Amino acid sequence: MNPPRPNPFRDTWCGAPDATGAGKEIRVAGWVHRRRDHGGLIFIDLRDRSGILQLVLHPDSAPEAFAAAQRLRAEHVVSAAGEVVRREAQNVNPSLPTGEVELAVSGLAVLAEADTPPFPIDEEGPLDEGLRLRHRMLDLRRPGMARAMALRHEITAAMRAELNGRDFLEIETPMLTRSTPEGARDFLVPSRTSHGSFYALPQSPQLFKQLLMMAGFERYYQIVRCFRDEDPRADRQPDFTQLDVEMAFVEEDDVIEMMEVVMARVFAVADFEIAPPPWERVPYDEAMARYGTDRPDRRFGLEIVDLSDAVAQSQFKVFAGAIAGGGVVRAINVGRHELPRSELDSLTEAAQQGGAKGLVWAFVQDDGTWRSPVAKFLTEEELAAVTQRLHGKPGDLLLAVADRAEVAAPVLGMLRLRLALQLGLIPDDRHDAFWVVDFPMFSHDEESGRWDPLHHPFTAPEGDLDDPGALRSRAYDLVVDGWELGGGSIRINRRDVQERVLELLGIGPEEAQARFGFLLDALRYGAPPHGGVAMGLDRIVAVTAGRASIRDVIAFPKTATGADPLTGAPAPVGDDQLGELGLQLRAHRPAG
RNA sequence: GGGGGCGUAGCUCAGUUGGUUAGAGCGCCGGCCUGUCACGCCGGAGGCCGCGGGUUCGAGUCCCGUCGCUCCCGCCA
Repeated sequence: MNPPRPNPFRDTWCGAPDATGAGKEIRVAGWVHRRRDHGGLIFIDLRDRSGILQLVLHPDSAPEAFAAAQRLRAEHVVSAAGEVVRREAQNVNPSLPTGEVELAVSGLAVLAEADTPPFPIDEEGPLDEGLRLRHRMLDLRRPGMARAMALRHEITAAMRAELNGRDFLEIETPMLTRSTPEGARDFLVPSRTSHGSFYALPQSPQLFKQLLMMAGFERYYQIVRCFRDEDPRADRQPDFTQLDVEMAFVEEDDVIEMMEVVMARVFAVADFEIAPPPWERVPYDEAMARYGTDRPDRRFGLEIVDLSDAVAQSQFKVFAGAIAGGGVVRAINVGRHELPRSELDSLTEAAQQGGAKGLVWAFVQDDGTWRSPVAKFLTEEELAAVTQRLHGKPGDLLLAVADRAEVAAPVLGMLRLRLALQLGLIPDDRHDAFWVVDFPMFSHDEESGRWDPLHHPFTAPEGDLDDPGALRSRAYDLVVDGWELGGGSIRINRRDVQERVLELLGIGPEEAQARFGFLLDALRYGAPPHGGVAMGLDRIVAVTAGRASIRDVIAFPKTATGADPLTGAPAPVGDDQLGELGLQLRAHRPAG
């Protein structure tokens, strides 16, 4: 860090002094991290953003400063002047970057006192998250959180540096805009000037960045806040940040390779060890078949194996029946783990909650036979075939699901992940990045009979538009360690194709014109082929920082219920405020 | 909207089968201490057991409701 401009508070960072500075008179300022009062000698660990410096106070050489130090408490804010002195060899603290020296304080000024904090700042132990969020400024003082925020900055800085160097323009798009269909629920902002009308906060700048391509900017990016009014999760917040990128005259390879360059740089600044690009591209169907999810964690095995042909002729009705009904029998080999019956029951219950009718479990025994409730229904040959297909060895636990493929795959994917977490099978020192490609364009909603976009309705399709079920989309997702870090696509740049896709989604010409007229019109005036990607910044920082929740890398996040304990948002507003907006509540709830 | 977990001192937690006066570590306060760096030693204060109701002779413990935090499903790039 550059030294601070000298002023009455300080001229040096706490983290800066080392043996080469011995003898120098310096002044530092910060918070009292810890105090060790030996009666006739006081040590203060002083903390600022740069690190920690030990102050030492002697009663003889600086009686006034010593007296002031006796009254210091944790988190008091002080400025201290003195001489940098080398520590005696036996007093060096190797775990502190400044541990070879200390500041022999001659003058001490208390700039602000602090109440005892509601939780320790100098420890990283577990804390109630509501408490942390209520006192977020204290939580952010904790070194781990401070590091996470600094890492977040380093990552956005790297993104900007890389893209700036590649002729991208950073362009802002509106926050108050119009509802567009990304699929999620919109946050709405009532209009004061037009009662009954609403702005929507953007779920992403999707349409604006496409318009920027049509405007001829060719290479755009933005680190931008997006809003989706859906229930939060560990990896989801109602407002979140993404790196939004769009490029003109490109195909998939152009976008993917560009993003690989950016992300490799991001991983490098984050000291996140991962294989250099190019990263593997895995077809969606293969990801679903092998892992039961489109964002698998591939750092461990337990891959899903299809057993359908091996058991199609079985006398075991659960297996044969599922296959006869157009379904599949699939399984994973959990390995040599002696799970108790209660745990097997709990897995079965989880499988049923996932929509499966049941779960077949079996332990391979020394002679190759099974210890399993269903062993007696299978012939010796079937049993051997299944065991071999799963590479089963004595002691291995096999889990099978017989159902429609759309049920069996995700259920086994869920069990695979759950068991890996439970059994500690996921290495945290190894990382894995790959792209998922060849997505279906639409999924078919059984109930409504409608087609839904898997990505969004502006994604370019590939294939025969008259056969929606077989259409692929020109989309791609980047998956790292089981996190979907981002995704994008080549967009539709032809009006007729866009209209056709909207029609397949049940959006007729009139509605299309009303909602996306501006986009459809723009497509009339020379829209270049274009595509882009959006990377979830919060997730990128969380995964590289080794954090389980994106809340830990957001300065002021919302809770799992979408509230902010710090400000009390969301909060009721008065009738006068509502009146200006032409609004009236249907029922008043007493304000908290 | 649904399911699971948690809620006891400022913090992190323990609390047996429902049984007398609810505990520990850290922190805090006071005293002692000149080389600590999780300083040490001695002493002390600190509790609406989330909240409301119920069962019971008796509830931190059991039941119902409710609120908060969290994980997951639904939902959602």
